[in-house]
Amino acid sequence: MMTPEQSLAQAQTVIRGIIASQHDRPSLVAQIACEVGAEIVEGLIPPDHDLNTVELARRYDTSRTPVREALILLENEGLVDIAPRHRPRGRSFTFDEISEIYRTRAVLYDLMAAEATLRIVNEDIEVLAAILERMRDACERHDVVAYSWQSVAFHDNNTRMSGNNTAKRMHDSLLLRTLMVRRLALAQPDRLERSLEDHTQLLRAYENRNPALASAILGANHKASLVAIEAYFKRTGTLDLPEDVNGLAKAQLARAGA
Amino acid sequence: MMTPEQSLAQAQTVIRGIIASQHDRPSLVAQIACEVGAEIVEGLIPPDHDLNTVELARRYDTSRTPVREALILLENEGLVDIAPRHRPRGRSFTFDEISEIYRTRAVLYDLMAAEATLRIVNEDIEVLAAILERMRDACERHDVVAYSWQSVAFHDNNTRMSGNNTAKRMHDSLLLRTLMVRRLALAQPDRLERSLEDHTQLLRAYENRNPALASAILGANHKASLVAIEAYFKRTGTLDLPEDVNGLAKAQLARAGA
DNA sequence: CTCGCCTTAAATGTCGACAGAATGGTTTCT
DNA sequence: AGAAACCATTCTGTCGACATTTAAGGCGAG
Repeated sequence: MMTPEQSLAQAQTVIRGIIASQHDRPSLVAQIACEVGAEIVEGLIPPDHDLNTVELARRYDTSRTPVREALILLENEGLVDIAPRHRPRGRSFTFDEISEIYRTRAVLYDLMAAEATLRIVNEDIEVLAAILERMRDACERHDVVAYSWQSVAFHDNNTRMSGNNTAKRMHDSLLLRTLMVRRLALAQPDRLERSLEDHTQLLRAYENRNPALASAILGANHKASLVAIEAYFKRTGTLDLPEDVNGLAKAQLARAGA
Repeated sequence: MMTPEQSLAQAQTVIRGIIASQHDRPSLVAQIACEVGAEIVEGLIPPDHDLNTVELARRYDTSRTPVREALILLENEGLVDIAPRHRPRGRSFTFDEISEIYRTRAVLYDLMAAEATLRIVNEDIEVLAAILERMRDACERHDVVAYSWQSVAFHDNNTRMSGNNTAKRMHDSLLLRTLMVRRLALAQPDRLERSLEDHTQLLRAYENRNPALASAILGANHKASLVAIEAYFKRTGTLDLPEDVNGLAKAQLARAGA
């Protein structure tokens, strides 16, 4: 089973890939953005939580300037809310916003899938197949966290194959915002198996170079995810992560102390 | 005929609406971002031109910190390129990038048009009709600049009517990047008339609450624009604005001196 | 005359400081 | 007791400064 620490590290890697994709900045601000962003995505920093620059600067042992810029980067990814003259806050999403994001992400993905179908080569399919195997493995172990990260890797490769960097950049930004609720959906009964099935069929659609089929599968998958999230929201009245986050919070404190 | 100064002011307004949309920051950094962004969009600052923070700070009579943050905002809109340890530069686009942007923008617009069709009320249609009248007026006067700004207003209202702020935000960002080449397309023979016709039909599709028709019209319009841009690119070998920018450069100098 | 090195000038990333605004707690008034 | 006003504290936005790095220009070699 994937540990919270592994998941956090994975989140950092993914965020680094998105934020510092253009130029490989090993810069201070990129590092801060990755770490803080990962903690937001992992729920270590709960929605609406204060992210004041003084505290963060202390924590990273820097001045407030790089912290400020890192938070601006995260604001542009939709993870942080910066109101003028107020403290930056971890952003919280209403269900309607999540719904918007899913619909928007769906059309972007659809475009990229169509474009990918035209360019995809057998090696690309092998890469996807390898990731799919790991997804299947995680599914059998019922490891939702591991599955979700493999799923992210699958989508990352898939969208890269489209060659449309503009669309990929926007899609990745939207993906980041939904990482938090993604597991909520996958943790619902049968969702893991269904998702795996969808991805398997998607790969087959690519093998057959069938964009219409790929599009239909993706559309169905997005819709099913959203339905699962809506059900969760209607049932619990919130989209925040449940309290098993506590274990993670301890890890955070351990890190802060070190 | 719309003067360069009017066009510049319009560009500032539009950029302000996009950047400072969330929270109305009357802040220094928003102001700098709007002004600099407008000059980039208007071609006063040519592609690949240096945008060093010292000079900008002098020009706006501030320190480098707000300038830096303004440039980060513009980088996120795709108007500026910031390589670490190098001077920020006005971003230049290859034709392939422009093509990506158009395709991506098309699917986003398509989504919003579909969602708008479901929510649109008669008052919305009246608003669009009023803008369309102004477009017709500009078309008859062959005022490409005025037409293009009215067209932006049309799209702005149209996308707002979708109610999908997430998609709108991304679409607007892409729109910003294409403002520069937009006029290139509209200045081609018959493009103004064709565009007007497309918009007229689009409005009719909304009146009839016909999302399929709206989608088809939009797709055709985007494609035609891209074809016009491609033709221009193939003919001239560049996407930079032609030399009638000189008049604008003078205006810039006048402003800088004042 | 051109190419490449080296020096000089200028710009970047980061810092600590400060005025003014927001936050949170306490006191006062009803 | 509850609400409102007040005050102290904390944080934000902005500034000028400094070390390090990049860009520019001059100088010499080929």
